Amino acid sequence: MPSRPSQRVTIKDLAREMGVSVATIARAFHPEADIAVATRAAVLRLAAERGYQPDALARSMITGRTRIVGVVVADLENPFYPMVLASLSAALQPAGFNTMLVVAEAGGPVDPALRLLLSYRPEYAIILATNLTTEATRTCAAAQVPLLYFNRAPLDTDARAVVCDNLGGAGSLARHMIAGGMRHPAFISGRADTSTNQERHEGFRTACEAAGLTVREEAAQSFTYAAGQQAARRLLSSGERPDGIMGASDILALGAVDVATREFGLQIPRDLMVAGFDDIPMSAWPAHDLTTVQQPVTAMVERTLAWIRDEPCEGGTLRLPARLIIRGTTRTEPAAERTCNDMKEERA
Amino acid sequence: MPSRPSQRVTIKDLAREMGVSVATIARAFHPEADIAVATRAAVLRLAAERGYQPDALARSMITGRTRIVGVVVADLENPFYPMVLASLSAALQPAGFNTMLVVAEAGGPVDPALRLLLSYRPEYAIILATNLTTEATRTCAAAQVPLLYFNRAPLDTDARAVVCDNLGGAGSLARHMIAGGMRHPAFISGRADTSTNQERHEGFRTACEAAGLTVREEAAQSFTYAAGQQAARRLLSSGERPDGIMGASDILALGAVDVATREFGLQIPRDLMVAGFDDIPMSAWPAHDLTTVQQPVTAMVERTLAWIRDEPCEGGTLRLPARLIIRGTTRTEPAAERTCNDMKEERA
DNA sequence: CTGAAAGCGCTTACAG
DNA sequence: CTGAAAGCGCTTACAG
Repeated sequence: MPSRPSQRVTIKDLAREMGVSVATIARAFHPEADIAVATRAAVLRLAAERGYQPDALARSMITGRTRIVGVVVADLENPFYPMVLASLSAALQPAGFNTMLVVAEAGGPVDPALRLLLSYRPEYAIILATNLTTEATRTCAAAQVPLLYFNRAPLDTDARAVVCDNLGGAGSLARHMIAGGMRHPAFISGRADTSTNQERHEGFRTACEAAGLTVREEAAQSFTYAAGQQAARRLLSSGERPDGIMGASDILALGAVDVATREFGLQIPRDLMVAGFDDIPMSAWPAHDLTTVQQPVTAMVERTLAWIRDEPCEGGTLRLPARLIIRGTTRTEPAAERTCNDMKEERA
Repeated sequence: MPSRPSQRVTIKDLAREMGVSVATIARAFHPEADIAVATRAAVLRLAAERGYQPDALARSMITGRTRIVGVVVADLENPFYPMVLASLSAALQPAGFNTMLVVAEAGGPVDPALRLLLSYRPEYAIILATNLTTEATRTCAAAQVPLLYFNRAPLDTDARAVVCDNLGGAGSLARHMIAGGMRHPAFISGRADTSTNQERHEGFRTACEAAGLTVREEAAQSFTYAAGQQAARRLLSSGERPDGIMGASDILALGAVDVATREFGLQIPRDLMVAGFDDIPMSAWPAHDLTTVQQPVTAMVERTLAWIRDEPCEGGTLRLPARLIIRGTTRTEPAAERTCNDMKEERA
């Protein structure tokens, strides 16, 4: 066994050791290259032995293909994003792409991070985030990196985006809650400058107004559990209490449920219905059992990969259907018609 | 306004346009380089105008510094990891590093992903994960990339690692539960091949045995909510029920609480105490209010950055203290001495 | 099937 | 303070 070299082994080292040109070594690593079967085998054998692996950076410089997909994520605190990140990254890898991740502060400036990211020449950029100005679109355009917004409908119509039908989803949720007897709807907003918030709010409000109901809005300011709690506190301690609350996202709704039951002693869904949007894993936990609108994450990730594969497709926003998931925090029929023994027994 | 070039602008383009050498352009971007103040200003102005930015790949090839930190994460489903990832990435960025993320399947092979990652020549690799063989250590050593295990004590003692005091943390948790009256302890294991699981189990068991108690172990097989539920089902439907359960992680404990209260009608902490480890955000939610052992994530991330800064420090495992967080799922004193009105009122 | 050579976009001694 | 030149580790026409 030879002594381990102190420097990383390069293509030259291998060429020298085998007495062939560097071109031959390079060819062994390209399936489509013209090279003798035996030569390739010998090269690969020695490469494995020496721990040689072509340098992706050097390769990228020539081919112009870095196989890097840059992902900007702004809010890892909201469990929806880790979920998407895991799914996205898992789909990217078999397609031969690596994920370069930049974490931006929620609501903070994304551009410095984006620029740093772009200096690595990602082949594509995906923005997995909340509020972003059109600055990002321009920055990527200048760097000639195709950009996709995920879960955000950008203001610029020529940008590409994959989102779910927030409007329709929130609308069907509203109708479900109205059928359950909601008379005084309220909506807890997260960040007001996000398209998800705006669309969900509008979908909810439009459906409520169609039924003659006025929606009260309470601004939570951020998509966090604590913000949902605070918004619910304000909502429930005011004069006329809502009897149905939609959170702009699950994490807000979960905070609201908590305050309603624990601090205001309300029975859910009897005294108050609560629902969210996203369908994060916690919403399905029996302890929460939150009615929500499910984002079709798998389909959204699939579309993202399709976009990467057939880049030439034109811009625009792709909107996938969302699905209403009815769980225990909303009623199917008005509470007045129910009897008391609907209450869950806590004892075995 | 000049027409936008169809190709990305390079150092040559700028040099040609300004009538200077490429070296001059390059110098403008290096604070320590010898260059006239006026020249630098002019270069930077034109660069901004043309959207020029030095190519990080080309730069990396020469300097040998890619400013990339490769992170392998194996279990984004467990909320502990997104939390760490956000914290780590946020700390890395101001230090001038970008995060290259590889998501490996929990329990799956990590080596192919790691190799791909290494081809980008990260300056450091961080493994944020559960079960990894010493293969990763060898792979990184061959590529000459310093590797750090985060939240995992590697088998090879010469590898570097930052972990928390799982043993001590689990021990103090056990003593707290014993003081609360636990007589029949049980431990829900996640993946048995992880150091976190092994150390927490051992810490819990040792402390229990010191008090003359035998710990029953139930294998959940994975660190997920569903696995925690299933383990609790087996644990509680057997002949002699435990009166205290520690989950190897919060996510397991949360699943166990759920089954205990909802399916077995147990009152927590009166009939059964449950606790976890990690202190993920959900554990602090009032709906869960889970007693747990907090990992010092901030301190762990700080130590990781210190390691990156002063690389020459030798290997070994750095073990940071963990903190017991007592919440509502455990008792401070035995249940027998309590009265019935300790039960929480659910009405206002 | 293989090699010599140019070149990707930069950085960095070395002169001047 | 600036430029010419070598070179980082590869890939890829172009010959042969």
